[in-house]
Amino acid sequence: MQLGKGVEWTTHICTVLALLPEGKGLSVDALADFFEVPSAYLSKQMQLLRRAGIAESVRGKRGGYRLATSVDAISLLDIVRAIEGPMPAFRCTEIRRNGPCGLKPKDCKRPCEIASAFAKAEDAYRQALQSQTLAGIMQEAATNSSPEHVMEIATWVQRQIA
Amino acid sequence: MQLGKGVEWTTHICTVLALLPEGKGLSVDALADFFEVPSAYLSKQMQLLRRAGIAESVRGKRGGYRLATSVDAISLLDIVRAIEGPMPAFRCTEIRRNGPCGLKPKDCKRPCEIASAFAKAEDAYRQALQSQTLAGIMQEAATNSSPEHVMEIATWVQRQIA
DNA sequence: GATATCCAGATAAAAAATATCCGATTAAGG
DNA sequence: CCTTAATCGGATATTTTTTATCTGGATATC
Repeated sequence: MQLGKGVEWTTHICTVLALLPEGKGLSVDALADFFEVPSAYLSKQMQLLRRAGIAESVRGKRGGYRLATSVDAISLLDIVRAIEGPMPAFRCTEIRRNGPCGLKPKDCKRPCEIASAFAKAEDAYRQALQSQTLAGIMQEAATNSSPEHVMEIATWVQRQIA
Repeated sequence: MQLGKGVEWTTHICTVLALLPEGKGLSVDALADFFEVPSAYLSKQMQLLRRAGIAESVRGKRGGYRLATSVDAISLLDIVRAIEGPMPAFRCTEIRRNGPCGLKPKDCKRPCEIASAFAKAEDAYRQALQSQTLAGIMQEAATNSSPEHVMEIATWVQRQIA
């Protein structure tokens, strides 16, 4: 059970996009260089962010990506759902209907207890993701990292949009 | 992000093994027939259960699998860990070290804030799994299902060990 | 000794994740 | 108007993971 690399990539990228001044954007190539990830594939992940309403894109020369909303309105759950889709981790294939003692469809109106139990756990997971916003993560990062490094990144961003 | 089929299979199977009288076991073939899942592959999953200490096996004729402990000592987390292994869903590849603003290893002693945030969510997931035991699930199932179906399964188990 | 069973390792097939490429569109700037 | 830089969507290729099977060996029962 693993999350795609896109989740890691785009979460980090959102923390960079958050540093952009109003009206500016960063190209996929610039972002791919910044994190040394494959540009063409990252492009796909960014499109997923856009479709989910987390980022917005501007086409054409001097275009690029930027955040669509404020960092305190973007939770980790938003990002995971954008990249991974809405499917639950536990896949119930209704094997209770199989075999010599299989249940008939009419006796399967309520979900089976095992599927429900896993669904409960996934709800806890989602809630934990939802309660953590980009804003919170960036604040933690700011207090943990050196002022030099923060400056380094800000300078890089400035250079890109100059 | 998906759990393997083995998680669904073996969880259901544990609820059947729990019905066995002391000292008896069920063969992989019988279990595979019961749920109509591929026998050879199920065999692998059952071996994982055994190595995790959830089930124990008896070789030779009239051998098979049975639970190694009581149902209230087996949590869903135990089963997931047995089948899926201990790896976290979020894979931190330390991309903060990459690119023009990459951090040096000495500045990465504490885990990055993003990885920590996902780890928190996974902790919530694991705890929710751990708090749900086979005993609890079976009790729910017993109250939700018809007495006829319970009897049907009990009869099938009896026939297998006869 | 014949049979039924688990076990470990090797291998194969199918599915999913990862990655790349290309043609179309769109906007900026000379 | 033309060139350049950028996203977009679709098609395709590669790699990895999951799913599944096979085979030979060990072991216990009858």
